[in-house]
This record gives sequence, structure tokens and C-alpha cells, in this order.
Amino acid sequence: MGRRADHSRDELFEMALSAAREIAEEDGLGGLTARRIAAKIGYSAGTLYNLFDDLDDLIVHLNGRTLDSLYEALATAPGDNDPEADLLALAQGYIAFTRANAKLWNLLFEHHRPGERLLPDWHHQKIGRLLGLMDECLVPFFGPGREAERNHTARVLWSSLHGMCLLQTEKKLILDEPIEAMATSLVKYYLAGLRTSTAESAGGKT
Amino acid sequence: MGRRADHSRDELFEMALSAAREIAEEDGLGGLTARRIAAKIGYSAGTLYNLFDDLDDLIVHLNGRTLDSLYEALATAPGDNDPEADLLALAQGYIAFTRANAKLWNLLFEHHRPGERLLPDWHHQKIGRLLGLMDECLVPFFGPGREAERNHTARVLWSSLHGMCLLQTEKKLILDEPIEAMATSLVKYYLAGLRTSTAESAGGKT
DNA sequence: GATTGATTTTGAACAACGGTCAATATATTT
DNA sequence: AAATATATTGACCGTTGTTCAAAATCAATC
Repeated sequence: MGRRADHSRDELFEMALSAAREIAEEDGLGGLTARRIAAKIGYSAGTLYNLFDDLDDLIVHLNGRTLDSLYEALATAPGDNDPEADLLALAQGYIAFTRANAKLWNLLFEHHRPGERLLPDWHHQKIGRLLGLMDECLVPFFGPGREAERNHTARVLWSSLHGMCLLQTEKKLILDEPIEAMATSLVKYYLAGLRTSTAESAGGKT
Repeated sequence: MGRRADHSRDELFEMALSAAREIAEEDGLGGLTARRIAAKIGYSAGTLYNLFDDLDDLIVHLNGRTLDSLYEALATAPGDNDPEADLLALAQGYIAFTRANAKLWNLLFEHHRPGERLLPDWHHQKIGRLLGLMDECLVPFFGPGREAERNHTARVLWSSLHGMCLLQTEKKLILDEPIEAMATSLVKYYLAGLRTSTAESAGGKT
């Protein structure tokens, strides 16, 4: 067979990612084979290899799309300048996304590039952008000049929330309690502890 | 070739797990192939299949050993009946283990059984035993009759700690801060928030 | 010691995998 | 119309997990 004019290169790129997404939503990482993706878009496996470096590259791109979806789902939330309320809403939104897109979200962490290869920069930026959402919520909590503490708090909360969602979807730890309640508890009491500490160091013995 | 008398069935079982552990420590999940494990113990691949159901089963057993190691590493810690100090020590011990055994610990979560198969009961029990260590630290914090709150707190802390370690070893989120500090912050302020809330509901307006 | 029966062990075989590439068929330019 | 560039493929390679009949050995019996 030779050249076709059915689809442009960009169209093929999107078609492949779309097919891969549908397969991943059904069967997870295990179902994502080159031949199956290719068959789903009506091309042969070889065609995928002049769109992507290899199958890992395709999956990294698919994961990028998932991160974009997650960002869109969370960035549209209102935010009323109350750190605790905003963080709670963000956490619930994050949990809701991982529930609604369990297989795709799992793929973000189930997939590992062989041989210690690092992820591309744009991938880390997409994650950083998500972390930034949490950071923004904390702006009113920490005044100016306390950016380091704010970033630290965002990272702690983000990592913790991440752990809850992972243990949930991977079913590695039996949690007989909905993670929504756990996340609420985390945000509420961790912030309360921070407030106490801040108040003490400000109003107490300096 | 036929039957040999070199090793008993139990010896072979241990040899296979030991070989698999060494391979996993070097090359992670990707290096764990049936033929490679078999070659390392001087047998053919087929022999592994009358020791284990399949390769997934072998890895689940290997993961069980890793959970045992982790438990031994954490259970030997002293514990001086001060919840915050004990929890901090436990968290640091956990982090130290994941650092020292990064590849093996990763295998616990990198590996997924195909087709929604659940993990065996004994596996969940090994995890529950670890969670129990955290629970025990909290006994003095919550008095009797507050077991539900205690379990809840242990789960929140465990999940959160888990998330930090995962993001660290998987390098999915660039953390420009050692997770030891993040874990310390988590334990310290989350507990402080709990204390405040408890004190308020006890001493304040009922 | 010889014979029988139960167990291990193996190498060959299978289907499916990721990935490569020369051959080919079409699009595009000259 | 001829020449050139590009996209697509099917055959192919090595490797994977897994199965299984054949063969070799151990254990028990006569």
C-alpha cells in the first residue's frame, strides 16, 4: 500500500490519541497496544511510528491531554477568596475527576517510561499549573513575603490529596471511608494547625 | 531433562523470589521476565510455573516480602508514648525505607494485576498491619471511645505520607523540597489542628 | 535389583507484543 | 508526462508470557 489522502498528519495525530483514550478508558494500560490503536483508526501499526517516537511517547501525549482535562475541570471553579472554602472545593473537584476518569487518571501513574527517561518539560509544566491552582487559593492565607511557606503548604496538600486518590483507585489500601471526608479533614485541620502556629508566633512571645 | 534433586520446592520458591528481588532492585518491573528470573536460579522458565500461578503471582509474593521488610523496619522503632514524636519518627522511618529501597517499593504500586483481579487477603492484611502502627501512635492522643476518630486520623496521615513518597520516587511532580520536611509539617500541623478542634468542642460552647 | 508409578524439568511451540524497513502506491512538483 | 517526494504497509525480528508432551529422575513395591 502507498500514500493515502484520507487524513492530514495532524488529524491522524488526534485520531490516534482519541482511539488510545477510548481503549484506555475501557481496558487501561494493558489494552493499549500499537496494533489495537492502529486498527481502531483504520491504519496499520507502522503508521503510528511516524506520528510518535514510540508507544511510550504516545501515552505521554495522552497523559498530557488528561492533565489538560483535569486543569479545565478545576480552573473553572469559582473561588471566593476564602482559602479554606476554595481548597475544599478544589479537593472535591479533584476527587470527582479521578472518580469520573479513573482509568485515564490511573494511566498517569501506571505508565513508566523505560530506562529512567525523564518526562518532557511541557508535561512537568502541566503538573505545575495544577499545583498553581492550589497555590492561588492560599494567597489570602499567607500575606505577601511568605511565598515559600505558601508553596510549601500547596505541595503538602497536593501530595496528600494525591495519595488518597491513588490508594482509592488502585485499591491497594482498603479504605472503609470515602476519601472526600478524608480530604476535607486534611484541609480543615492542617490549615487550622497552620493558623494556630502563625497566631502564636505573631501574638505570643517573640 | 527430568527431575532433579538439587533443591526442594520451598527452596526453589525462595530462590525465585530472591532472584526476582535482585533483578527488581537493578532494573525495576521492566526487567522482571520469567526467563531472566529462571536463568538466575539455574532453571528453565517452565519451572516457575509450578511454583507460581503466573508471573503476576510471583510479583505479588515479592511485594509481600517487601511489605514484611517495611513492617520490620518500622515496628522496631521505640515509641515513647508521645503521639507527635512517635508519628514523626514513623514517618521518617517510612521515608527512609522508600529511599533505601526505591525500586522495590515502587514495584508495590507499579505492578497491576490484569483484569481487575483483587489482591489476596494476606496482602491486604500486611498493609493493614502497617496502618496499625500509625494507629497505635495515636492511642494516647484520642482517649478510649474515640476509636473511629483515631482510625480516621491514621488513614489520613498514612495516605498523605504515601502520596509524598510516591510523587518523590516516581518523579512525576518536581518537589524542590525534601519530603522529610513536608511529612514533618503534615504531622505537626494536622495534629495541632485536631488538638485545637478537640479543645474547642470540649471547653467552648457545647 | 527390577518394575512400576508419581513428580519434576525441560525445550519446543504458540500467539501477541514493540519496533524496523524495504517495497510500493499515491501525491506533488517539474 | 516524467520525476521526485512522501506516506503506508506487510513482512520480519527478537522477545514476551504461557502451555504442554516428552523425558528424566525419585520413591515405593515386589
